[in-house]
Amino acid sequence: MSTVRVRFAPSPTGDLHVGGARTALFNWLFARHHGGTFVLRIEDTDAARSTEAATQVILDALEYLKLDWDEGPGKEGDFGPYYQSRRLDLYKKYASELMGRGRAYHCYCTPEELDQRRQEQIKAGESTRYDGRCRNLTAEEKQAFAAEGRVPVIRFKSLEEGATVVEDLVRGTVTFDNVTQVDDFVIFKSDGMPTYNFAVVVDDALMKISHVIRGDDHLSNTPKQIQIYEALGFKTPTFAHIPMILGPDKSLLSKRHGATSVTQFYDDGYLAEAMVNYLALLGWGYDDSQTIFSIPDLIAKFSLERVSKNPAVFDKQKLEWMNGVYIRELSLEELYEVCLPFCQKEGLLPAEVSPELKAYTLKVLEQLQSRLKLVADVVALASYFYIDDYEYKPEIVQKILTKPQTEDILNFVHAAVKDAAKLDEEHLKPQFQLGLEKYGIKMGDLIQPIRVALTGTNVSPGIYDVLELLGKEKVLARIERTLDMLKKEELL
RNA sequence: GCCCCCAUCGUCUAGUGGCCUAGGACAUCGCCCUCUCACGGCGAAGACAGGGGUUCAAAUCCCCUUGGGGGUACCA
Repeated sequence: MSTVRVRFAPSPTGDLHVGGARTALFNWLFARHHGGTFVLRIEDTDAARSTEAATQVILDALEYLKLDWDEGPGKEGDFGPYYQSRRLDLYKKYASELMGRGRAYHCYCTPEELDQRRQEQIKAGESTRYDGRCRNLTAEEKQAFAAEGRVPVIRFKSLEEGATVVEDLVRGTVTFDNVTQVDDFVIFKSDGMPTYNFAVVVDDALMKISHVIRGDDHLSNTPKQIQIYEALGFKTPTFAHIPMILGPDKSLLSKRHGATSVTQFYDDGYLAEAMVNYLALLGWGYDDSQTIFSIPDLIAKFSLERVSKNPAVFDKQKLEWMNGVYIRELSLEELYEVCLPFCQKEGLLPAEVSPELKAYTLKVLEQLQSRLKLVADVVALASYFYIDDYEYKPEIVQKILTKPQTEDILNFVHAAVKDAAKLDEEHLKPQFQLGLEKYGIKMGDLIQPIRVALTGTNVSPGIYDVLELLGKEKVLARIERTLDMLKKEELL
C-alpha cells in the first residue's frame, strides 16, 4: 500500500515547455513506479498571464505524451479543486491563521520604496531582503497608510535566527541561513491573490503531496516554503530538485534555441514514445549500456536516486535519431496511422482512403520506414508516389540528366520497361545489363537518370522498388514527361 | 552585490577509493553493404576544468580557484 502522491503544477502562461514536460514525466514515472497518485494542478494565480487556452494546450500536450493524471482537471478527486484560482478561500483561511498566530502581517510599503531599499542593500554588499519595517505597525500607523490610499500586502514573519535545512533526494542536505536568506516575503498580493510560495505550500499540504519533484530553479525558494509548512503545522513533503535543461549555448533552454514546446514537437511528427524516452534520459540514466527504454521499462527502472545533479543540454539530433528508432519499430499499420494525418494535411491522401490506396500506401511506407526521422518527413519523401506532376530539382537535373547519352539511356529504359512482363529486379536487371554493355556505362549511370526521371530527385528507395510501385503505365509516362521537359529546357 | 547548486569525450551519461591504459549512446570521420539516400555491420578520433591536500592507492573524499547554472519580485 503506497502513500506516494506527487503532482505536476504548471502555470498556464504559454505552451508546455520540454523542461516542464520532463518534470511532469519524472513525477509521473515516480508515481507509476510506486503505484502512487499523480496529481495535475493548474497554478493560475497570476491572473494577468494565465489563460484558459494555455491550460488546454498543456492538457493536450500531456495527453500526447500519454502522461495521464489521477486527479486534476477533468478528474476530480478528494482534494480539489485543482485550479488555484478556485482555491482562494483556502489561501485566505490559512493566511489569516498565520496572522492569528502572529506569523504574518500587513505591509504598506510600495514597490518603489522596496526597490529603492533593495538597490541600497546591493550597493552596501548585503543580501537583498525586506527590512521588516512594517512588522510592528500600530493601528494608527496602519490607518494613516490606508488613508494615503496604500493597499497592503501580507508578509510572512520569517524566523530571525538559525538555519533552514532542505533534505533533498537528489541534492542531499542543503542549508540556508535564516537571517540572510529567508526574509519576510509576500504571501498575499495587494490584488488579493496569494503568491506562489504561499499557495504552493497550502496546496501541497492539503493535497497530501508526499514528494515534491520539480525543477532546480525552485531550490532557493524551498526554505521559505519549509518555514510556511512549519508555521502552519503541516508535515513537510520530501523534496527532489531535478536539474535544468539547457540550450546548446548552456543557457536555460528557451524559444530562442528553436522548438521547445511540446506542441511543436508533436506537429513535427515526433512519436510520444521517443519524446518520453529522450526526456527521461535528460537527467536520468540507468546503466552504461541502455538508451532505448519502453515506457513500462522506464516505470520499472525509474528512481530519483539515479537522477543526475548536473544540468543537461537538449540535443535535438539525438532526439531525432531516437525518433527514427521508434519509427522503425512500428508495424506498417501503425506507421500508416501516424503518417495519415500528415499526408492528408498536405493533400497526398484524401480524407477517405480507399482500400486500394491504403494498400499502395502501405507498400510505399514499407520502403520509406528506414528513411524517416520525423513522421512529418513522409510528406517530402513520398510525394512523387502520389503526385504525377512532381517537380524536378534543377540542380539535380543539371547534374544527372545533361550527360550526352541521357536521351538514349532513357529511351532504352522506356523500351525495356515497355516489354517487361513485370517491373521487378528479376525481370529488369538483365535487360538493364544489356544497356550497360551497349553504352559502356555502369549500373549507377543507368539508374540515376531513371531515378531523377521518375522522382524528380536523386534520392529514393531502391530503383526496382520504385519501378514496381509506380507500375508500367506511370513509369512510361514519367520517362516521356522527362524527355519532353529536357527538350523544352533545351538540355538535350 | 548576496545566497544556493553543479563540474567525466562536442552532447547525454556509466563510474560511489584499487576491476579505469575511464565504458556506452548521439554527433563526427573512415571502411563494408550498395543503383542514390537511409538502415545495418566494422573501425577511428574524442573527456576525468586547474591547483593543493587525505590515502599504500583518487575520476571517485576534503579545500581553494576557475567556469557554468539558478535564486534574490506584490512571476510561477
